Amino acid sequence: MSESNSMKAQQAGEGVALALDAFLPYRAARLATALSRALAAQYEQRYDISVAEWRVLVHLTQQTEISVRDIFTRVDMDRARVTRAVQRLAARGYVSKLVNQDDRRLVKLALTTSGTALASELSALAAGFEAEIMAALPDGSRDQLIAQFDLIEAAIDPSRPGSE
Amino acid sequence: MSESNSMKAQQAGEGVALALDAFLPYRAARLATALSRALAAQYEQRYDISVAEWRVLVHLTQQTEISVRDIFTRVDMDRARVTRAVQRLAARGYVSKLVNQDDRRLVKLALTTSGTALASELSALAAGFEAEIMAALPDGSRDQLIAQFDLIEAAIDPSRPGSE
DNA sequence: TCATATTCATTTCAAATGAAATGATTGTCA
DNA sequence: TGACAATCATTTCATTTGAAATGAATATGA
Repeated sequence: MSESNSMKAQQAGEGVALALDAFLPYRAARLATALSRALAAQYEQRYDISVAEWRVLVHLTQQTEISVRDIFTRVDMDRARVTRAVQRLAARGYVSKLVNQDDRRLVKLALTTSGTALASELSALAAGFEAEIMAALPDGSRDQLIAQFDLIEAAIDPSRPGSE
Repeated sequence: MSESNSMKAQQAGEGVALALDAFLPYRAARLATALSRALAAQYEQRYDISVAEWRVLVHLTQQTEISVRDIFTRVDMDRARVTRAVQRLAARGYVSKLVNQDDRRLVKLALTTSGTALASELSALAAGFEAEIMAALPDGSRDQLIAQFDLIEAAIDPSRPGSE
């Protein structure tokens, strides 16, 4: 910390220096991992559930009798990751996996009774976590943030506009 | 799509159903990967640079003569990932790696001439990308978003308040 | 001064990841 | 009808990841 680094720093500068701390893609990544880590810390050991499994569970809370594809297209995970999460959840009796008789390529997923119970606990935990975090921000911040996220995502990939 | 799934859906409901599309940790994760993917698509093949390498490069644009630790504490990557990114950058002549003589445990990183040039190109590319995305939002949205991210991060981890 | 603890960068190793291959099923169209 | 393409879930395999181990250097404190 006692070196003559002023020259080098200057040389690197050149007027381009991107301010990483104010660069949205970087900050979004940092925010996402911070949120994910903090939330996962609340359920990972307590319920032995991974982030991927958590997402599948919560998604099945909203729509059941659904295929692997239905999940990974909406939930931002690739096919393999969803398949694996479902396997672990099924092995532990939280999710049932049947063949869709209308189209036997598809799988028909649903929460079991214990899966429903677990998902309820996790949802409550998650809602509480979010509420606690957002208490530090002005009212309405969350909806405002989500609305801005929608706009940004639409600007990135115009082929995936709203939610449907 | 012709099954009697109304009952099951009802059973799963139970009033808890967390709205994933309005759940901040999930949306932050989705936004982050969308931004990261879209940006990476602009430089990954063209410059053969990974996300981790990109972060190290940009960070060195801001401060040079710096250690591995300086980077991973500020840039939200673990030690191993930074070490590997630096190795690849050094192997390709973008970054120089010397032993800090004041404390020989530390490494002293700096951009080389070609590294500075590359970082400049990448910074310009990144700034352009961000500007293009944010054009879809009202003026001042980016700074507002960053300010909110700061608040959320502070609420998550009070021991890591502002930038320093 | 010497023993012990701490800090750093790197490496090791097991687990997670995801692109592509696979096998099974359904759709298409001549 | 039958050949070929498309779609689905899963598996394979090479790469990436990160927690813990390692080895080197410095700090601490008796």
